[in-house]
Amino acid sequence: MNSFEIARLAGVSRSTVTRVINNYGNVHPKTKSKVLKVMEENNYRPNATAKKLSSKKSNVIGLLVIKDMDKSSPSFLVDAFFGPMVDTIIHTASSRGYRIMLDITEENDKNTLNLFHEKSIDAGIFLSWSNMQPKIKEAVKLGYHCGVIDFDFAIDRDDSIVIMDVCDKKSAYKATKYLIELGHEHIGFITGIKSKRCSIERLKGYELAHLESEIVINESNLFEGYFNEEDGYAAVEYWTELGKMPSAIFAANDKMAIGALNALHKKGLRVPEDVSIIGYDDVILTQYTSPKLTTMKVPVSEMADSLINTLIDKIEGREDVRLRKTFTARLVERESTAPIRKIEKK
Amino acid sequence: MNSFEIARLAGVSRSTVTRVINNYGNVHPKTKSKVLKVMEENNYRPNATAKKLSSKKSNVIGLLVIKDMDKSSPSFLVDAFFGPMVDTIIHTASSRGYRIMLDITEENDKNTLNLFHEKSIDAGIFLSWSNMQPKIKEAVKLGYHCGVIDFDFAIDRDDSIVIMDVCDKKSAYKATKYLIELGHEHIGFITGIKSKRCSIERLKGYELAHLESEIVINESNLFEGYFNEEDGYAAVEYWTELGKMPSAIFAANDKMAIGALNALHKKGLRVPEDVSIIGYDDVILTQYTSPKLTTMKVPVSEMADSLINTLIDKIEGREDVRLRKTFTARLVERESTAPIRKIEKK
DNA sequence: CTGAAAGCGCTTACAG
DNA sequence: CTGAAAGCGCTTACAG
Repeated sequence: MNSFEIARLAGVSRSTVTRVINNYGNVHPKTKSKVLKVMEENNYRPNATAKKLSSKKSNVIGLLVIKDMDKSSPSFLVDAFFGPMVDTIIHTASSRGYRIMLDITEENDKNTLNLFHEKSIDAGIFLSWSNMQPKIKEAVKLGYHCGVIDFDFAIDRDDSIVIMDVCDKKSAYKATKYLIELGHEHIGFITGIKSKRCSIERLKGYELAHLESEIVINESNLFEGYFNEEDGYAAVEYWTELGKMPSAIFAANDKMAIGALNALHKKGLRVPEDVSIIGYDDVILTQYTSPKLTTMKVPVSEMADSLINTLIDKIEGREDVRLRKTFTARLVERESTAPIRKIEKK
Repeated sequence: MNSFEIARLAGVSRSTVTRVINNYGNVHPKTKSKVLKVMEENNYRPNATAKKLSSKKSNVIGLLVIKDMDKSSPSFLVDAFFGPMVDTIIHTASSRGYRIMLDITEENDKNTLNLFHEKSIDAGIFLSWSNMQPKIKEAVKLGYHCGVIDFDFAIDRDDSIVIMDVCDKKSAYKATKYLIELGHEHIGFITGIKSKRCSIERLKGYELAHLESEIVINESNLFEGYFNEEDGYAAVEYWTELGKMPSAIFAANDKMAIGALNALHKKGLRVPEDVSIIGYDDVILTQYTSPKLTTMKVPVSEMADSLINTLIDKIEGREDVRLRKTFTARLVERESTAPIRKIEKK
């Protein structure tokens, strides 16, 4: 059963059937209802592939996931960001009549842009922890709109690229400021990998909050981490040996905060009575530690929602869209932070 | 740039270009290399949509996720099963040259089979906690192969349906047997929702292990749960009030085991010294509780891998494929279980 | 408001 | 081993 058959049965031309299918409007009501009836009776559904070929529009958006070579974990979806992000993207896309086609490739894989070359999609979203700028530019050159969550690379502005990013500096500033307002002046900071822009920005935010409150940062308050649980553990051991345990610790991500929490427990220090801890990300686990971890929540779902919506606006030719939006992490106050103890002040 | 252009530039017919593209073999080596060269020079890539339309084969498999109406959570990917499952499916499909098209609908949504009706996919995999049997049958009637992970519904055998399931009875039997071998005779069981087949099966496994070891089950050892953390907590309170705390607890899922663990901590009972606990599922969280939770791991990735591979075999016309495979959960021994204390035996 | 014709970019028999 | 023709099932101008 195809549009030709429907046309024949309804006594009209294929053009008219097309008009009815796509609700073009310029069809006589009687003709329209007749065609509709015939389609209904024959349980007819237009062939999406044929439609795509002739109309040059697929209503499919590619989700290009680039596997991280570093991580042995095969499971990108279990990632604190990718899972909720993909989830939101699919939901929102679906509500706007778009389907998602998933493609997984590795960094520097020459097949990354296959979906574009084959013309299987209308636009693409890149999900990756590595720098996708070159690939994105290539896709844009091919004539496509692209979307990306820019966690770390300061991607160039371009009229075809929709970008959502997080202001790490401001977010880290908020976290540090919060601790300072609780009365802490001796705040340990477990940094992220130093080569990453996000780590540098977070450090800047930490510094800014101190500067603003005119608190001098002791060099020994800084401990370089690599985003792993062990690093948080090591930081606490470092401060213990040094005999300079901070009254509050800010970790550049939740995993390290959890590591620090465990180390503190082991040393017999209570959280938050003896030491406050704040993390960054708002991983699910933070709700299951004891005490529950106070952290900075990165609004991944909002970012993903905004990304896909803006991208679709762009595809559909809307002109008044903001191509770039910057988000700030939000403080989620749980149980691991408290005002500095008065006894200490005495 | 299309196949016609390539044909012209290479001085051959479009048929020959098609033969080269698809590696049909019956092409003169010289002709082939010439065509290949022209394609290369022009950075030509066949249009996937056109190919699909003429060949009736898309190399796209639909992943039909059916949202659970019960759960308020928008995030199906964060689910302990769906995340790793989708992940594995995409990876394996990709390695075999298939793409995944994602579609999310709700239960009883009349659009669930759209991807089939539109002929956008070659086959479909259903991911759902509700009974998809009717929808699957409909898709089969439309001429498609389908795949499904059957956690609970005992889906009928059919030559077009690939089914992977878990033997809950055997898995629960293994868990219970393990506790019995540790010397426990007074084993509490927190059941799942009683209307679910998987809950009934798990109860049967629990009973079977007792029967085999000739241990009589005290009726008060059973506590009806609904798969939530609170239920595990309530179970422990129930046994406390009754004054009949089991020496070991088997919870029908990890969430309830965690609830029980928390309740035990609150009551001042030590795990595993006073009470052993074993869960079911192997959720990530089980590795972060203290003590770490012993549990029964459902091999989701293996199941998903087997599912997609078998489905593709079927699509490609292989005849010697096993359409149904049954898996058993595997014991993951961590820290929450121990032999019964000798003092208690005195 | 409606229709006839051409086209989207491939593949599939068929013939040689 | 190769080519000419027809076809997949739609949509897009164009003409009326």
